[in-house]
Amino acid sequence: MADLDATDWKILAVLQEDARVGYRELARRIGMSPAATGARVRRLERRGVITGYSARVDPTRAGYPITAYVVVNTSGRRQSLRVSDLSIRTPTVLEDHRVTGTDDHVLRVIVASLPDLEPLIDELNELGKPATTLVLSSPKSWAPVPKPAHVANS
Amino acid sequence: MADLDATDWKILAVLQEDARVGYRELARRIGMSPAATGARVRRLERRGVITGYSARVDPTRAGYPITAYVVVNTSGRRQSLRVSDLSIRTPTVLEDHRVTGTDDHVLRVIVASLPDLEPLIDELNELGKPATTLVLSSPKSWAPVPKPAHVANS
DNA sequence: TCTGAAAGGTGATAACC
DNA sequence: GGTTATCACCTTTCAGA
Repeated sequence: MADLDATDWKILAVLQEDARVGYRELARRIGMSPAATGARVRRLERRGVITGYSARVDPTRAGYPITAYVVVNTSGRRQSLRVSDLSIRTPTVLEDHRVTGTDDHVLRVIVASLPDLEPLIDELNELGKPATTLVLSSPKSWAPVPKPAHVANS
Repeated sequence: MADLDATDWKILAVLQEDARVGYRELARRIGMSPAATGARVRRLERRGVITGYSARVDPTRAGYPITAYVVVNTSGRRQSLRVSDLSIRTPTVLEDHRVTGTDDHVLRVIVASLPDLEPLIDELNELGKPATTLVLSSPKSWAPVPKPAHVANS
C-alpha cells in the first residue's frame, strides 16, 4: 500500500531475483546513481515493502524431499489460536494461513520422510480435523511479486 | 540431498535470515575465515542447495492486499499441463503445485482486489473445477528451512 | 530527491598448511 | 578444506544542486 513508482518496481524486480547484487550493479541496471539507489532501497525497507532478504533453499536438496499441505478444520477460536501456536513452535511448518471456507488453517510443511509427519498430525488431531495433501511436483515453485499493470513502464 | 554439516547449516541459517550480509560478517557469525566461508557458500550454490537470493516483499504493502489459494480439479493429464502453463504465464500466480487427492493443483495467487481474480477463475474453469480460498491472516507467513535434528550442533 | 568524489570496508585470489 | 595477506573494487557518506 505504498504508491510505488516505476523505479521502485525495477529495484524490486532486481532484488527479488538476486538480493545479493551490489548497489553499483543495481544502480546500473535501473539507470540511476548508486547513492540514489541506496536511498530508494532503504526507503522500501523502512516502509515495510521489503521485509528482509533470504537465500532461497531447495528443501529437497537440504534433506526435506517431502512437502505437504495440511488443512485443519477446527471448531472455534480457541483451537484456531492453538494451531497458530503449534505452527509457530514447529520449525518444519514453514507457513500457516487462516483461511475462509470449511477448513480454517492451511499449513505448508516439509519433512524428511512420511513418518516424520505423524507427530504433527497427532497434535493437530487434538485441535481439529487435519487433512494432508502431498506435493508431487511444483510447476512453479516461486515467483517475484510482479509490477501491477497500471504502473507506467518508464 | 547433500550431506550438509553443522557449518553449512549455520551458513544457511544466516543467509536465509539476511541474504545481504557480507562474507566478513557471515564468517564472523559462523566462526570461520571469510575465504573459507565464501568457498562454502559457492559450494552450496553449485550443489543446488541455495537456488538464489530474494528480497522478501510484503504483497499487501506492494499493492496486493489479497492472497488466495485456488485448488483445481482437472480431468486428465492434458488439462493438468495446461494449468501449469497458465500458472507459469500468469505473474500473479506465485506458486503452482501438483498434489495428491481429489484436487490436482494448488495455486497461490495475489491480487489487488477480488474482481482481479475473475479472469483467472474463468480460464481455470475451462480446464477443470477451481475452488478459491481466501487468506484472512498468516500466523506464520515465512520461516527458514531448519537444520534437521540429527545434524550435530557443533 | 539526485549527483559526484573521498574514505573506509569488502570480495576474490594466491600461497601455504 | 582450512588460514592469512593482498589488492582492486565497492558501499557509504556528505556537500552541493
